[in-house]
Amino acid sequence: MKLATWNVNSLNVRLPQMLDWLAANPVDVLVLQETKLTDDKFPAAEIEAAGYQVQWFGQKTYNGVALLSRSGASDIVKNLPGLDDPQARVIAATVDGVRCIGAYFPNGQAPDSDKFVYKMAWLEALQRFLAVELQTYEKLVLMGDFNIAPTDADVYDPIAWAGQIHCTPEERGHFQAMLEQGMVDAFRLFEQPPKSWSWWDYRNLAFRKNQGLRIDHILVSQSLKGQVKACVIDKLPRKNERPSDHAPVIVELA
DNA sequence: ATGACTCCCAGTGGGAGA
Repeated sequence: MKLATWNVNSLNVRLPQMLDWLAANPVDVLVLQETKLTDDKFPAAEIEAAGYQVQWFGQKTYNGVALLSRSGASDIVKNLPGLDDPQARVIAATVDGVRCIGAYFPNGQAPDSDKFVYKMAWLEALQRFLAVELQTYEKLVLMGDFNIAPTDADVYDPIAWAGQIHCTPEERGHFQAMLEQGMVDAFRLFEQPPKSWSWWDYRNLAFRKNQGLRIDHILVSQSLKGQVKACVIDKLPRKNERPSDHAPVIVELA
């Protein structure tokens, strides 16, 4: 079973690229972030024509998530229970006995901003949700755009980024807390190329210079850890014309 | 470097992203 996550930065713009990518990478589950589409404008027919079932939850201009699956998806949850959130950031479903949570974590903008306060509250609500989900579903995958670089090894210039958004001790503490809840960073189960990133700024030729961050992640629950066969970042779509600024991350389960 | 690029909604500019 293969699962993937991709922040497409507007599904309206990236739909053809996403369909091309799925044709070349026929994963069983794909979660999307930053669809930026209201639910009435979601391109469900095109996705279904490609052989996928799809659940979606969006809004205008910002955020928006979706979950595509080859098999049927059940027990759909949209957004975090207990958090009165006007922003569409979470979609969860059970597919082939695996609980899949797709999430677009808040950016946070700057550590001294109101958006950072929101990010912290959102992260606390996510961990409460995760704890409940783990009690119900032993096989669980949490994947998406975390907007957290977990360690300095996930940052192209750790000195410049020290204490900056995505790299603050508070954000990294929340990431560690999820590991302490029993989740495992699938990417780090394997030896990886040095300077592996999942996001590169559009500006300043960052992709060409490989100046990026690893902020898109796939965490698996402890009982799935032994089944993880591979986890890779696919940089190829970042080389497209009009690419998303993020690359997909893929995990393979036995 | 108060920047750079891209997307969106706007409406001939500005916010947000990361």
